[in-house]
Amino acid sequence: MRYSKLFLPTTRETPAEAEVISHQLLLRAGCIRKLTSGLYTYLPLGLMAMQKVAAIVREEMNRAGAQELLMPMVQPADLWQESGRWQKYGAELLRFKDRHQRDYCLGPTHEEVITDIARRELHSYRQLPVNLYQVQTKFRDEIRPRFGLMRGREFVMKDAYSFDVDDEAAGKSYRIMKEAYHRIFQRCGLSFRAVEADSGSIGGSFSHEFMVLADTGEDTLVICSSCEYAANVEKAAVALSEAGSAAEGTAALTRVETPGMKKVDRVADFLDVTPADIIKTMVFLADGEPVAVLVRGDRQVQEVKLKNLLGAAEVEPIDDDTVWKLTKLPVGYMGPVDIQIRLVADQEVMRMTDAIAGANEKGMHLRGVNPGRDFTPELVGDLRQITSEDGCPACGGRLSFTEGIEVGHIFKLGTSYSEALKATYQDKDGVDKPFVMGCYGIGVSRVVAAAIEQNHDDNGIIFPLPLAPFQVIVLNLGMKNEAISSAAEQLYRDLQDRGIEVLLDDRDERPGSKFKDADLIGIPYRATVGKVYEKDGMVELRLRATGETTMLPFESAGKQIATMIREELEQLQQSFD
RNA sequence: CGGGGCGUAGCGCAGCCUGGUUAGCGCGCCUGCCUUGGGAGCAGGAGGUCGAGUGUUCGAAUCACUCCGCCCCGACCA
Repeated sequence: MRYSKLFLPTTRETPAEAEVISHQLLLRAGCIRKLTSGLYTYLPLGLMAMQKVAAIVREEMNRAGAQELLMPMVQPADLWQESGRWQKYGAELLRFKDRHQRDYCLGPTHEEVITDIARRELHSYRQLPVNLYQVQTKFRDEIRPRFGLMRGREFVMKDAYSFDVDDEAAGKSYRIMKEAYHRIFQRCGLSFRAVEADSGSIGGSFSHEFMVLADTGEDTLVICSSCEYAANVEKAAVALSEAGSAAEGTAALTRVETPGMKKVDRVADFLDVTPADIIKTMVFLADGEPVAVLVRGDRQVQEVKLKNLLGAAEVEPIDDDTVWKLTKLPVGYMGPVDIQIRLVADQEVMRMTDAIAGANEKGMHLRGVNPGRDFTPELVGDLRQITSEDGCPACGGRLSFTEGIEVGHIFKLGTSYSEALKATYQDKDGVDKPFVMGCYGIGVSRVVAAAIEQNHDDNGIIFPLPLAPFQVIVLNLGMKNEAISSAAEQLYRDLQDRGIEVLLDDRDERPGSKFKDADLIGIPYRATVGKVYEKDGMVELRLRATGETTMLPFESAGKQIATMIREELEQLQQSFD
């Protein structure tokens, strides 16, 4: 490709709308342009990078035995009513009517449609297992789209669905996908980690997330330093230590004035205790109903765990005014004793003795509060966020925390969709059984953003070679110089003939601009033909990632560059073969 | 949806508080000259319903109200 013919509008300045680096660089490097909030046009360069990801995904999915199909983006409401998600999915599902006033939605995911295909076309255990996937644009009416491609409303996703005869077979399908995902992200040249995850609204029993490690990640991961354990903090179970569990509270319940002490720290200071001696009471809205949640004063409520314990579809924190309106409880002085709303507690709270808690009266706290004696929660469970002081749930080892960007998620779905949609097959004995399903997603467009979050510097993007729109950029620094220009052209053709994806910068620009743009768009290899060629017959090869520079004799430059690229790509592939 | 901020040329911004000629600056763009190894220089030029509407005023980018759009923090997620 010739740069002079390529639609590649780069900018020197960063548009004010972009906050995170991948968004800034995607805009500056002419990869995307915004249409409106959460909706982007992929310009040629951005599309090329995304197609690189998609190609790797397709190769590995096919290798794993999955088959590609393509489902409609518009889906009829009745399918969603059958699965029950028309009610459950919430405002993220964009609904609309056609001219006949029939209800439809824009597909945020395709469990319903694929299950419909399965129930129509798969009838016998002999046909199983089956794994079908697509690469398609999804639409989710996100509450707040942000960060460019990281969280758009429209995004490109690869979604796969497996159908098996039983749990064991489904487990096998799951493991095959997990393996395929490892290969995919490995081949993309990304630093990533698979972690145990909450299965979220899609439902199902078990799941792993694939996280690209980057400082700007939206998720926090805990990783054990001594075993294989890795999990999303939403999921990471807190192991309750046995220490102190035998002690029994003896103090009598007494009231104490704590005027103006709304924060745990201040109450602790005032009463000369530590936050760990205080029971913190917070109110959440679970499917619209207020619920009081207890954790130790120095702990944080993990909302996903709370949601799962309550079996709620939605849990949200509420502001002080709303708490008062709904419950007549004074924020800052709430406590579990004689509370009039639903009460749940973190397991750790039940071990506390002679604790401090709010008195449900402004300016008052209680001393000597003892679980069991003074209050009994409706539910007790692991509700708090894990901390670095907690041991690994698997082996007790030390935990470290890392930020990550979720680019893939695999779920064991079980039979929830197949049962709801009556999708069954006949087993050997002629008995109708629901398919045991799995579903497997990769945010293809998000992978591009994540790759940039992980790989960039002050000068721009540093594409990993497998995702780069072009593998090499050849700079012609002597547009008006016959010898230099023809040498650049010759190198360009030579690389093309060797099957290398090469961009020739043949624009009538000064060298400085060419260097800057080459850096900005992140092409891994840069070959410069200029003065040095004229003088010594040498081409300068520079690696975008390291800045490492070597001089190659013009005659063998094409061959050497092609070889380097081949070797780098092969290395990434071989690391798991 | 709750909280915060912003809308002035393609992009980045000033002007607004304290209303008053022709609305500026940098980058980019066009023409010419010149220059050619890290976003050069000189000269000339094009480009604006100041987000929209209503109001206040002799007079509104500037003040008030309403609406729209966008961005940031929270809940959601590939």
